[in-house]
Amino acid sequence: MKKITSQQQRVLDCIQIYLNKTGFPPTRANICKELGFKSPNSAETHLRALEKKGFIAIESGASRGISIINDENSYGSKDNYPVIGLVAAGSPTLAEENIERTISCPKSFFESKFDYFLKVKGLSMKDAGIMEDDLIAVKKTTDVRNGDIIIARIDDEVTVKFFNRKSATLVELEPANEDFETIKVNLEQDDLSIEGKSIGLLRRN
Amino acid sequence: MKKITSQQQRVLDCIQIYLNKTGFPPTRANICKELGFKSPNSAETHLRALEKKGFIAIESGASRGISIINDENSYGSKDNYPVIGLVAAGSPTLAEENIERTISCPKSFFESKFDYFLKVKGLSMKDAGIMEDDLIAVKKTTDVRNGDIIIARIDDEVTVKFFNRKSATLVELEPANEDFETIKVNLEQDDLSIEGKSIGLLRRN
DNA sequence: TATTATACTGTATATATATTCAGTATAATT
DNA sequence: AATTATACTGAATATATATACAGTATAATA
Repeated sequence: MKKITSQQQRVLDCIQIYLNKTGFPPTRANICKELGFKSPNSAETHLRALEKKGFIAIESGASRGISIINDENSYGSKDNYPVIGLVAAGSPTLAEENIERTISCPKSFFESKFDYFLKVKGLSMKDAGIMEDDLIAVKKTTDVRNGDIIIARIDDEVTVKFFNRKSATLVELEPANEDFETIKVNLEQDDLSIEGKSIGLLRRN
Repeated sequence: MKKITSQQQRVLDCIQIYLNKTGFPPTRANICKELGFKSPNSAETHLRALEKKGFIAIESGASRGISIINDENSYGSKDNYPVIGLVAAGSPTLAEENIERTISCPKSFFESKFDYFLKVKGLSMKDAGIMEDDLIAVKKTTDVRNGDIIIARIDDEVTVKFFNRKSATLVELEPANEDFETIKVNLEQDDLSIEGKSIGLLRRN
């Protein structure tokens, strides 16, 4: 994050205060009124500078299209986590276009950091207490151990299962539901890509 | 707060999702695009209805001047919620001295407000996806309906079960585990006090 | 020394947006 | 039976707003 000038800080503060007060971002004219500028272009140039430095994002053409970009790792800070839909079978999945919404949640909410929420389809993990439409907090990693609940992709299909490495070439993906069968992956033949693992769960009744 | 229709709920959800995604409220046209309306007036009338019912506020003349009115000052504000341990049998419970810790979490984290987290002991609700040590978000209320997951106290023992009112005098508390038996409460004889109901769940692996 | 960033005023304008008006139709109240 | 609320389409319009363009001036940078 680049340096910010005092005037740019005033403009940034003004945006935040306006947001807290009204629930929506200010117009250029609003900023001018708040800070005493006489030309809307004064606000405009400050906004462009803030955008260039990465403090805000500006949606081109949209009125009040200003959004404040949260700084990364400030302790106790909140962040917006995307909720990604898990399509049951043969699916694109985990792509940006599958973001249904975002959830604001403290960064230290689960024991370790995570990257997104995955909305569960199906009941293949029901005996592990994972039900339809539950939101799994997923940490992107390939460092998984036996017994971990992992999010894996096999042939463009995404699935949530227990990870169980049987041998150097055999990995079993075990469901937690006797109606489903264990998926045996021979690493020499089949393609297994591990998206990450579950580090928590959120359910909203 | 007055009643809301399903379409009005869709519009309200749309506003919240748009806010989460972009950081600023939608225009009438945005709402139309999201929900498939063909006239901006469709959005307009829904917005006016939502305003009249007190769900949103509309700043006259301002573009994107929509703000969602939350019961409290919940948007963006965090709060600390106590985690209370549920002791399996014969117990004081739910008293202040049973607070194990607190969890910082946004007020608007679950669909409705809640009062504390209850740490679950036992597996009597496992088929409902509630496992040992899960944290149930509990809303203190006595307004419960059949099918709700409730937190009840019978003779100083606290339990989590499905609520099922059979008749004026009979309430059944049903577990979600065939190894457990339904608790039948005769309201004329036994004392049943309803602590609240579950409105969400949090699991930290 | 030339260039770029900062920090403004002032004017102009295309367009993004709220908002009104005119309809149609069904369901819920009174 | 009359009224009100819900749920829309479609068109029109005043205005709210982003944004470009033309300047002025100072400080920082290369």
